[in-house]
Amino acid sequence: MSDDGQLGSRSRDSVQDGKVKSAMVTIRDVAKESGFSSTTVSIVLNNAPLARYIPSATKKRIERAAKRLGYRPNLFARSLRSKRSHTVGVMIFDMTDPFCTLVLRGIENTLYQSSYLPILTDVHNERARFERYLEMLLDRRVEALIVLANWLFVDIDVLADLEKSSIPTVMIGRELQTDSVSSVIVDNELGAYAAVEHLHSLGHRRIAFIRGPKTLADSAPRWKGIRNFARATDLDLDPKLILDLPESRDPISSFEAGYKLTEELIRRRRPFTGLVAFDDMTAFGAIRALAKAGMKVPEQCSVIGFDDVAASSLYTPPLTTIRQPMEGMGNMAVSIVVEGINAVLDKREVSAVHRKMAPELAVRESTRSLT
Amino acid sequence: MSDDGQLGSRSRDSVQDGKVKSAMVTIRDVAKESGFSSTTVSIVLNNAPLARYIPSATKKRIERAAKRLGYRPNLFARSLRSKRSHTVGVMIFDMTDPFCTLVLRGIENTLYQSSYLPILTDVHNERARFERYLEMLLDRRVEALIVLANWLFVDIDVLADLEKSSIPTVMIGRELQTDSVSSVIVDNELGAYAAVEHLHSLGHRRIAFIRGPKTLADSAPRWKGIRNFARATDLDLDPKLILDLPESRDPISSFEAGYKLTEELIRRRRPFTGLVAFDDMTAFGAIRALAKAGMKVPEQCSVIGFDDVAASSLYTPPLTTIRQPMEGMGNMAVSIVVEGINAVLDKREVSAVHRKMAPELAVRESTRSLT
DNA sequence: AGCTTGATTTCAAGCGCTCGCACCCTGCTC
DNA sequence: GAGCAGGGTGCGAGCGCTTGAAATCAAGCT
Repeated sequence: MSDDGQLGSRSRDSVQDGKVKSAMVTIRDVAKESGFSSTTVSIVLNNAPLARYIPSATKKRIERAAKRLGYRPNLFARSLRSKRSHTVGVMIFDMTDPFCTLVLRGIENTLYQSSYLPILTDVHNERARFERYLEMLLDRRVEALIVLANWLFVDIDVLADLEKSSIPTVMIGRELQTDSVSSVIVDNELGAYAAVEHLHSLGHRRIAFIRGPKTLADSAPRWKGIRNFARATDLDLDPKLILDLPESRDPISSFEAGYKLTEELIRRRRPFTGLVAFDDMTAFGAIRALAKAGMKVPEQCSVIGFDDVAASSLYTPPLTTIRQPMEGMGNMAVSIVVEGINAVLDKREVSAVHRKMAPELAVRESTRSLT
Repeated sequence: MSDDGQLGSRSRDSVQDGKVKSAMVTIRDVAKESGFSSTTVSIVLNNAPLARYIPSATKKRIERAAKRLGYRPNLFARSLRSKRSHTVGVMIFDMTDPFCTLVLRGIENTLYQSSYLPILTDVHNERARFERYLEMLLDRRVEALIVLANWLFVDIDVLADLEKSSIPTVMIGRELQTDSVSSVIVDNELGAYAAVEHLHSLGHRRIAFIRGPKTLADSAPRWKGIRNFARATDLDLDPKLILDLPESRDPISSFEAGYKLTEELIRRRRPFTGLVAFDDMTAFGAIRALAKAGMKVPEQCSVIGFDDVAASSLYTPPLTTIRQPMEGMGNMAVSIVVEGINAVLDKREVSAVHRKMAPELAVRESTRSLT
């Protein structure tokens, strides 16, 4: 690239006592410049415990020398010696899931506050890829692992792999009871409860349900929430109005599936005025199917989703849904692992933390009261 | 965490000739075990140039020894010595822009092939954050930089900052003519041309336009493409039907703005049967405004967007739009920087590459021929 | 026999940093 | 005046790896 030139505000090379010194300024240069040993420089610049004993005059001189020379510590050397990478591994099972974006934003933001940097990997829901990436991350000595298992069909061994990594690990989107891996999830049961409750409060009684794929972790608790509500209010759950999404590795697929299942629902000629979809994608598919069949949403049928992905508020009609606090979940995950890292550093024991975060009903225009 | 236990398939510690050896297996252990020097081990395990001279019998023995001990090279040490990080910095100006997801997927995927790992940063469209992150990435000696400047109002100094980083750098989404920073963009002019052309070919003649914010890089070329088409076909561009998005730091804001501007358009009582939106978000906003005003899309008005974000195909109606090959752009960006890295490694000179990728018309259901 | 050649392997010097272990003061106690 | 406490600083040993230079050895050549 530009091999020289007169730019150099970052002073790449500098001529000094006759010979060209390379761009790299080491701690020893700072030592020489400031008149102290590199030990002292290290202590001061890292604000290590021993820095308490160092008079501020000394500190000042060292800091000024460092700045004057434009000293930047070599992180490779630092890491080699200190065995720390200041890096966190983030493994996502499928980045294209719109659910991920905000979680990622949350992770990034909180990590930024703590001066860690994320290494991002996307497992594409493939076991081999998961393993390769996990190995790569461990080789790089990431200090913690955040796993976004949003849409995960992978066998339980994943968990086993993670457990033996022996660094603080948190899994987002999958409930765990392990004592070695933390978890952050939304309270699916509560959320689903709130969803039916909302429709019910609008007067809907004949409600259709599209449940999640059986093998997906979120499916069961959401259904449980619905059953809870039904039991509590004597709402009738008509088996003819309950359908399940098929398994698929692709999170977007639930759109297509939602569409197909809703067509099926309509075909059954069992009237319904409300529909609780497993997630927003499914809801979008359902809305399209309803529109195609000439049933206007929300006039003739109310639809509620789950997640509140970015597209939901932009949809026509804007989708009523159960919001997962995605950004908050990202923040939470980081807090947990950072706490874990600190615990490891001062050799404290911490056991895994399991957080279940409260969802929130976002009422928009895809639901309306039965008139 | 789990401080011991009988797991240990990864053999964390092993007792040998009486004393506990720590989990860390070094190259010297492999040397001892295989009966060769660590130099030879290094050469073999890295398949360095000199490995040509090493008989395969030796290689075998070393490799087996390494496997037997479960040797994993310490990347800190490797990096310190070799000055390589096998890491690429990715800077995104705003992750929440739905445009980013697929580009990121493309980047990740191609990086994976080349065994680089991405460090992800999200600049939040803030100058200070950009600078801090850039510094952090350079401190970590990332070997290249990929900047996703999708929605970028930041001053030109960003470019200057990047130029002096002196590592291979590519900017996605911003046309450049520099010789030090590469770029990958979609051919906006062509895309916009194709958009009007599509409406025109469907018989639309009174077409409204919502242009991008003046300060956004994409705005001008897209408009140029439209003017080109208008000139070529004598299409009349009615100034009353042309509106500009306001500036905003938030990419999602164009939804809201699209909505407002379309209302304004309707208020003007200047009839139009087609609308070319600056991007998909704007189109979504426009569709909602039209729907609210009782104008059905596409029956009474065709709408076309630009980008083809994930939500477009899920929309009601599915949005006709100009697809940016986002994943391909990500791949391309990685190819460019990887080539750049290789060039630096063998001290070749490479100058910046500027790629303009072809967009693609995605016809869906928000446009229809004028009957 | 002496020398070149090329294949195979090793030596040893760090890369730049941190940290355990002294060391050296100064002031004070006994 | 020897001993001691503790603040302030420096020495030097690596962390585990790669690499240029050099050693070793067998074979080939004159």
